[in-house]
Amino acid sequence: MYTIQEVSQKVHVSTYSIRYYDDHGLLPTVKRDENNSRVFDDVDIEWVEIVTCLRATGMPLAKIKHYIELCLEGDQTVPERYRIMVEQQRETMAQAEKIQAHLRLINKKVDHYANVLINNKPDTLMPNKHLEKIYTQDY
Amino acid sequence: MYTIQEVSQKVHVSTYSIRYYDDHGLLPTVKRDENNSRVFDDVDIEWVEIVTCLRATGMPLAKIKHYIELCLEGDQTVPERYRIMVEQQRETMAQAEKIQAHLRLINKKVDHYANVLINNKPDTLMPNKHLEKIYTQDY
DNA sequence: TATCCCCTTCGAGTTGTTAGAAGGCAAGTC
DNA sequence: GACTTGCCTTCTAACAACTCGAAGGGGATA
Repeated sequence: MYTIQEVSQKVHVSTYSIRYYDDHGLLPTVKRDENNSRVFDDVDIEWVEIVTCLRATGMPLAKIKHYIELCLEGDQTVPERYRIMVEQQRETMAQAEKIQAHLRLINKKVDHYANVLINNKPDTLMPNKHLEKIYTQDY
Repeated sequence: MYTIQEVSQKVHVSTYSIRYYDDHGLLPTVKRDENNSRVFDDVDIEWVEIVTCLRATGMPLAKIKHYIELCLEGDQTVPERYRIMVEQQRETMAQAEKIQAHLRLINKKVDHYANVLINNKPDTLMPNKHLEKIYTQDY
């Protein structure tokens, strides 16, 4: 049994967000004690982790809610749940690739600035090197 | 020379966002034609790409704006620009790792549902298997 | 009893994006 | 010339997902 604060520290999600998720029906099994305070058990923490995982990989809350409702409905919704997760898997892999592409550009910038700082020899690492007339200053 | 729409298709950013960036000083070299329409060249497109890259890796617009202003100020700001980019590099690598962790959970769910669908034998792939009394249905 | 501390709800603010309305300008067509 | 089409503009509003602060309550401890 955990308080909202303990859950917050455990899963690295703010208490604000956890309350927001609960208020919007994304944590279907959270209980209350005699003072109306939220009481979480390990299953609730797993729900928070699932919501966090899906949110962090770009699923909107409305769709997460739909998925959770399917989970509560029973085995006959497994085919749709499977489709949702496969789609999320595909999109998450695409995201990972995009991040890698962004990281390559950032790496270039870091290398460029490092060069400027070390040898004080600004080399244009910008992609369109033929536009050098325009690149009068390093970015 | 490109219209806002052409830029939008080229860099896969909505015209709404491009206007928003321009209105907030994140595209410092966009020009206007005689009808007050925005005119973009290749340098402007690179600015859009930089903004997109930094946004997609989690940098808030205010910080991106600060970075762009540093770029416009000249060589003496290279040390700070370097620091900013190194920090962004570190955070982006952390993001990539988080995505991979999320992807592992999603993969588990996909495998689980696939198993249920193929052999109709629901195996609990949930982490806390000892809580099986609580897991009366597969998630 | 007073002071903490954590909890609650409610309403408002923030960020970044998306959308729609209302209108200007230019090119083409009847 | 009038009309339509199409792209552009600005402005305002809506939206998602938080984030925060105010106002208040319950319980433990000094």
